[in-house]
Amino acid sequence: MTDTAITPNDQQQELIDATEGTYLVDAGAGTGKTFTVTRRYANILDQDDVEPEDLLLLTFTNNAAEEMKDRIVAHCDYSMAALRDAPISTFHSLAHDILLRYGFEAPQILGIDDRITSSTQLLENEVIENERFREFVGRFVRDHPEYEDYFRILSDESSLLNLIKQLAAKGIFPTREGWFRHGERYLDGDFEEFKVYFTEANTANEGANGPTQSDLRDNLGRYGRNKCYLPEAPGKTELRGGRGTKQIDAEWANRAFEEDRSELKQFIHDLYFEYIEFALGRNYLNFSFLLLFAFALLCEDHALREELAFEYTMIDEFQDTSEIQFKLALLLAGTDNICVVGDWKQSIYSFQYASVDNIRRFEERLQTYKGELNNDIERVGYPVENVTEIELTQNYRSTQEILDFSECSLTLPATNNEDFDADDVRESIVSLDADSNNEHSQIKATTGDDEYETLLDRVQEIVDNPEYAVADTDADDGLRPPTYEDIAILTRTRQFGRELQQRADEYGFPVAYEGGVELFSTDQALLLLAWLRILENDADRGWAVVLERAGYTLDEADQILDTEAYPSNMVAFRDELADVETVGGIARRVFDRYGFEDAYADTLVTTLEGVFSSTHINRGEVIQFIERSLDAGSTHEVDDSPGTDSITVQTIHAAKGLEHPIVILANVNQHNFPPSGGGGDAIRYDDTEGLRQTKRYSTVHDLPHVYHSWRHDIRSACLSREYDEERRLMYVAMTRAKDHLLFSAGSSPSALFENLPLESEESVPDVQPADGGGTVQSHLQISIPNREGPVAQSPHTLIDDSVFEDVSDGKGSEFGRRVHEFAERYAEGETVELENSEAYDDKYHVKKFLDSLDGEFRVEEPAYLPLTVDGEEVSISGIIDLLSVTPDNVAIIDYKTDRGQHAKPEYRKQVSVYYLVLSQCFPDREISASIFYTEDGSRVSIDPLTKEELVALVRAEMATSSTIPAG
DNA sequence: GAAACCAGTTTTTTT
DNA sequence: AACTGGTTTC
Repeated sequence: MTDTAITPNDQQQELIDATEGTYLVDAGAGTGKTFTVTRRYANILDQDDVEPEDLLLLTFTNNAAEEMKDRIVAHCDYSMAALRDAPISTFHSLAHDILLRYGFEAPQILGIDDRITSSTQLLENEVIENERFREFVGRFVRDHPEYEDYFRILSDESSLLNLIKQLAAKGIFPTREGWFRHGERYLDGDFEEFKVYFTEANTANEGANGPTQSDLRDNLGRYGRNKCYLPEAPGKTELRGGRGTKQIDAEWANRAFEEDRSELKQFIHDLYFEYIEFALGRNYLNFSFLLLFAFALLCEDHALREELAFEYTMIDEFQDTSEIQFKLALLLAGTDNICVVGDWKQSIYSFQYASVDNIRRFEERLQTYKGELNNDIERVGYPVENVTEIELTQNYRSTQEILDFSECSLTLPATNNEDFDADDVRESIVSLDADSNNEHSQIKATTGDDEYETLLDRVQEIVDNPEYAVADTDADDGLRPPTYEDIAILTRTRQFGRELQQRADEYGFPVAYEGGVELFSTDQALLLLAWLRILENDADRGWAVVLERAGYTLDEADQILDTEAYPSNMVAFRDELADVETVGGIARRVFDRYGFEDAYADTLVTTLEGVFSSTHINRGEVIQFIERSLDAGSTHEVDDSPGTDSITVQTIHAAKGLEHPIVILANVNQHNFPPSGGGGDAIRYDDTEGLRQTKRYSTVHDLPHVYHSWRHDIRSACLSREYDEERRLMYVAMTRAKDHLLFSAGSSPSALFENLPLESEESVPDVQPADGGGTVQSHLQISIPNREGPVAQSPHTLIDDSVFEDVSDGKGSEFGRRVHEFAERYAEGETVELENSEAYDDKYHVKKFLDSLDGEFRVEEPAYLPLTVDGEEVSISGIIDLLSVTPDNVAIIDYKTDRGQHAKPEYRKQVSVYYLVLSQCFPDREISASIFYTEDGSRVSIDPLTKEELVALVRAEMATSSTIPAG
């Protein structure tokens, strides 16, 4: 959005002008929040006595901070250079800056003598931190045998690290002697609050014939099932009463809540405190500790707090802030000129410790936190009683139809038996008004047994369809038919999106998966891992992968592993790798060898170089890191935008802040949205319950055993799971849509889907392969990386398409695809139906031909050929239809469904590429290449071009193309 | 109809 | 660990 020419609306102007005082801004989706915030900033800055350093602007991401700066510079008298050091940053970078400038002694506040230094590292990688934490725990257990039993009840010690981070995010820290300020109070929980939940759950329900049992008694029907409690535990009947009882005795609220937790608290205290010491000893901090120390420092260093005190404080995306960030902001603010901007309806980061009550109960928390911070001396000197609320309700993104419909997501029951009060929520929703008067929105819901196909079918229906016209100011009537690019498919889970992408690829639909990618499960990473294992003498696991990749069959690979007679070119490569000193170097060489010149390979190299920056490399550590990352499914942003007209697939989380003309919210299925399962580990913290353990190790009855906590089982029966955030996720997804909004589910839709105020249609998909998928006939792509910056991929066909225009008449790509698909399935040994099938003659020829071959079949093998053309690294890739592999020979076969053979010179280029690739993979076998014409069943041998001849062709191609970036 | 029981499912990601 | 949906028992 460019904002130079835009005039603020009245609400925006009110906020821009309201520079003095405390403001809570409810800025709904698409209401021009960033625009207004930056204008307000510029407006404050334009006052005579205000300098950039008086004005604090906090954001959630570095990107947001950068964007803010850019837009501010465009609107005030300051240059980018002048604002370079202005406090426009994330909470974390601000905390980092403060610690580096003033905080070397901050650990002293907790009673730790170690210092933060300018060389203290910020440990960003979670996998590495988990590794360090594991190491720490090993040491901790040795030093504290008295806590041994706690580790017996945990399935995974890294859950303790998450607990530590959760406590830190609330401002609960240990000191050498105890807990920082009133942290310990939080650990005890809140019995009064618990009692409310207990009573609520224990109220008898209304039945048709009088009262029925309370939800609590119902939930406790499973009490003790498959559980083993300590002998002190009450029996099921004692707890629930006999048959016909409607409620359980109120006394159980006390008995379930009250237990001696002093040892548990001591354990967590020692673990937490010593981990902070360990981290400082190893000279690192994590993101949580950054905020922890900055907060502690500002609490206790009164002079510093007064020195920093900002005249104006603004916080963007306030719904994403954690409790400690709120408290930190109160200490940073020097006056009550505080402005928080956000939208509680879009708070979807609770798993990252965001607390939605920061914004929903802003005034209440403001006063509570001020009271806490001022309980011994005055730290917050300004009044917090006068908060003005401003609402931005003018929406510049969606139609009114979509805006109105979106609100229903916040009031949908998320499971079939959830009872939540939708009226409460409904009251607090600030409705949005569409800026446009368009009323063209389609809002529909579809189910289908194969949801992937249903979705593709939908996409096919939408593209170019005037019924799904999207707004376009350049079009005559303001609308134009949609293209792939206009469509975004949003999903709750990453897995669904990835599988959808695969299915879409099979049908030739252009799809771009955006957002984090599981980098370490890519082919690139697995091959790198294999070579590292080979270097580390973990030979079998490494060689197996490498040999398979090179095309050896399982039997051949086994043979090679047994005899250790590895192919000589591979051994030579291994020896070459052994001398490389850095991970980055090894990775680059491996990727070069396989012709990986893509964004994944680049990101892998950068990630590994970032993590293992030290010059001398410990390959074992790298292997372990890759294995753990693979295990943890850790994701990385990969800049792999194909830049072509393609459908966007992303998670709802990744879509936050973005907009799309047409949004399809997919995978609204049971177990997926909302996701079921996954309540934390055996030691956990919760605001109501405080610090608890759900299990206990004991040796009563002389039998060592992990017992379940009967108290926990009663408590969890009172506290039902919250689904508010799932509803908000749905809201976020829906408000991304500008023109049309569709929902999709599979065979078992979730309650969120079923409760939508829409009639859903059942779809019987009939998906046709899309054109331009490039899976038929000519498959070659040349990609040319740009030397500057990330790899720019420009697909070009090496084959002159005009040759085919007058050849494939009447038959077309659909015909070719059918025959190719038949050939693939038959070669893979599937049973295929030939009688009465379309393209009978061609299929018959293929079948007969395949029957005549005696090698082992490999179908649809990808081939990559790296070339150097005039110093430029270029790779040509394609898919080989069929390889027939015998111990001595490899035959390349490419099916062609053309009528006539006059395109043969063009095909020669294609199979030559395959020939050269396979010559490298199978140096010891004879390679032959041929084209199989399915029309008449003839096999034509091809005399391949040499590498030099291919290079010349590519050079010519590059010269005639204007879109290839200049080297 | 209410209650009890059984079997099959199963996450999000930035600093 | 929690939720769905189907079946059995009283």
